[in-house]
Formats: sequence, C-alpha cells, structure tokens
Amino acid sequence: MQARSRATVDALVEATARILVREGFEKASTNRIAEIAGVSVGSLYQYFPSKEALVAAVIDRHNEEIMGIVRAALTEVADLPIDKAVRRLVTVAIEAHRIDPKLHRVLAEQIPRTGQLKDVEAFNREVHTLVRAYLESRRNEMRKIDPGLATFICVSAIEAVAHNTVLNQAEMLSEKTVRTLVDETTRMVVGYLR
Amino acid sequence: MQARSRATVDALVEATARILVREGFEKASTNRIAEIAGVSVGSLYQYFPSKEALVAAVIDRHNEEIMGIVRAALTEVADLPIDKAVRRLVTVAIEAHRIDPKLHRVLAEQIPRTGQLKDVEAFNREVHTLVRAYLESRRNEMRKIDPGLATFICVSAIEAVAHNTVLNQAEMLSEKTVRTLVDETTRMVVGYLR
DNA sequence: ATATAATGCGAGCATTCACTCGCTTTTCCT
DNA sequence: AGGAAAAGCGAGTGAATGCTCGCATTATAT
Repeated sequence: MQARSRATVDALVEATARILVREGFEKASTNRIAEIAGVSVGSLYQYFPSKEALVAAVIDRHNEEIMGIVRAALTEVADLPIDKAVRRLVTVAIEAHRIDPKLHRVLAEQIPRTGQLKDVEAFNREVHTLVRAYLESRRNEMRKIDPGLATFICVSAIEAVAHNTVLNQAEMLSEKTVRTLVDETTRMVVGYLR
Repeated sequence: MQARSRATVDALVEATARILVREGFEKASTNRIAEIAGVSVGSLYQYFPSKEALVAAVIDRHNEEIMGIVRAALTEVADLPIDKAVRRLVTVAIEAHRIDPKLHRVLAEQIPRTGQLKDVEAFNREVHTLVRAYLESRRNEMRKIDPGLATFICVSAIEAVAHNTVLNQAEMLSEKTVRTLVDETTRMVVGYLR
C-alpha cells in the first residue's frame, strides 16, 4: 500500500532530522535512525539505497522549504523598486534561515559534503539566476554595473549576514534586533547598487 | 633529542594536510596518515592523543597563517582613512583565503565541527575585536552607527565575498577579476560606513 | 661500555556501522 | 477464504578504523 510506505519514508526522514539536530551527525547511524523512526533497518534500505541518500533527503527537504520562500519573495517583489525589494529580500533571507536554525547549523557544520554538493550548488545557482533577472529588469534604477558581479556580491553579503546572525545568536533574536539588522543590511546593499 | 621528535610531529601534520587535500577527510585514517608521514601509528599516538587533535593541529596551523596576515594588515592600516583601509582589508581577505584554497575548501566543507570549534570561534572573535577597534578610532569619518553592528555586517560581507570567490572560482582568478572584485566590495563597505 | 631514557614500531584488539537476506506480517484482490 | 504482492523485520556479516601495548631501536649520560 502507498499510504503505509509513505508514512515509513516520512518517519525515516523525520527521524534523521531529529537525530541530526539532537545528537549530531556522528550519532546518526542507520540503525539508530531506524530505531527512532520506529522502523527496521531493513525497511530503511528498502527506501533509501544508502545513508547518504537519507541525509540528502533531509537536506533536500530543508532546501526546498527555503527555496519555496525565496522564490515566492522574488516573484512578489518583481514590480517593486530596488529599495523596497532589497528590504524584503533581506527580511526573507533571515526568515528562511530561521526556519529550523538547529538543523541549519548541523547541515552547515557537520555534514560531510559528498555527492549532494551538486544539489546545494543547484539551489545556489537558482537564487543567483533569479536575483540577477530582477536586477537586470531594474537596470534603470542602478548605476552602470556588471549584473553578474553585482548579483554575486549582493547575494554573498545578504546570505552571510543572515547565516551568521542565525548561527551566532541562535534562537535569541529580538524583533528589534532583527529590524535593525535588516535596516542596516538593506542600506548597505541599496547604497551599493545605485 | 628534540629535533627528531619535532620532525616527526611536523611530518604528521604535513601528511594530514596532504591527505586532506588530495583524498579528502574520509580517506584520512590515522593508519594512512602515519604511513604517508613515514611514521608508525604508535608514534602518531605518542604526539597526538586522538585523530581529532591531529586535524585540529592542521586547522590551527592554517588559521594561524591567515591570522598572521590579517593582524599585520590591521596594524599597518591603523592610521589610514576608511576608504584606503577597507580596500587594503578586502584585498588581504582574498589573499588570505587564497593561501591554500584546496585546504581551505576541505576544512570548510568536510571537517565535522567538533571540539576545535572553540578555536575557530576564537579567531573570529579576534578579527571582530580588531576591526571594531579600528572603526571606533575612525568614528569621525563615519555616520552615527553602532560599532558592534557595523563590524558584524562589514566582516560578514567581506568574509563572504572572499570565501565564495575562492571556493567558486578555485584557482582560476585573473588579476583583473580580483581587482574588480576588490573595487566593488570596497565601494559597498565604504559606502555603507559613511 | 653500560645503563637509562627517549623515540619509534606495527600487529592486533575492540568497536562501530553500513548494509544484506531469509523470513513474517499486512494489505489487496477475486 | 485463499493466495499473491507489498511492506516490514532484525539478527547477522564483513569491512573499516581508532587506538593500545609490548617490544625494538636510537640517543644521551656516566
């Protein structure tokens, strides 16, 4: 039956994420994952050909969540002037990183980059492409500047601020702090673009 | 008989770095490291209590190299106005990341962050402190702004540009590209600060 | 030359862990 | 009900690997 197996798959992915967050990558053995999922190792290998594939599924789920938000934001921002748009994007970047900070941290710090590096790169490229398209459509509001370069610098800067904010300050982030941070980052990026 | 043992220690650290770069973290077993170093596993454990400690030594050596450059730059820049200083710092950041890009990549991507995370944080804090001190000494050239916040944003942005540049473009970086990148990043940061 | 200490050796132990396979249970269909 | 197919089970396997320990070699001191 399908419902049953989908539940098993979900339980496995969920359990993997939980263990990664609660006990770190090292403790995440396939046996343990199966145990936490309430499933046998045999079933695990019925659905995932390797441990790597399982971890990749977790990464994908998380990235897909983030990309959903980012894509939506970039669509809804398409008609806004640069200052409004950048502000929104900075806000969204921080929000996206805050979805599941602990998981984000583990994925960023503890997962050995192997095969699925390709996937992460794909997400990166997508963000790049989308941002670049937006910037090109707003060329008239900007100074003369190579769009690829501008995209690279802006995305790097915004991503870094969001990333470091979430990693360093963990969960303790007041609304006010976030607002100030958004203000400042927006100011930097907008000032740079025009 | 210190010379002999120092040579052994050096050989071990060097071999570890080589294996990390050439074959990745997974292939870096203690047995293999000892073999490449031309030393026995027993000797390895005479000088390093664990594999982790060995990897930590490699990380430390690399970080120390980078910090040496950064510290020097920040000292020699102390009397320069903001625009000159920032330009120098951006340049140095990229240079520092280019010291050993392959090792840098492995350290950034493949090493599970365990204990020695503390060390990395210490380096981070030092950079922060130094930059902040500089900014505070130049307050008069800047708009009214919280120094801690400004430091956080500037360091994040510069670091991210340098990091991504080196990671994405590997070794293929023309002088011209670097100069443009430095120009643009400098422009962004300086524009932001004043 | 002899004794003592420092350094080095590497086979092997103990453990962990990804993964397999033969079997059982559950679900579906007629 | 009966049987086939789908899903699940978990003890067991084999390989990898971090690390130990008893012994061998080399340096220093007397």
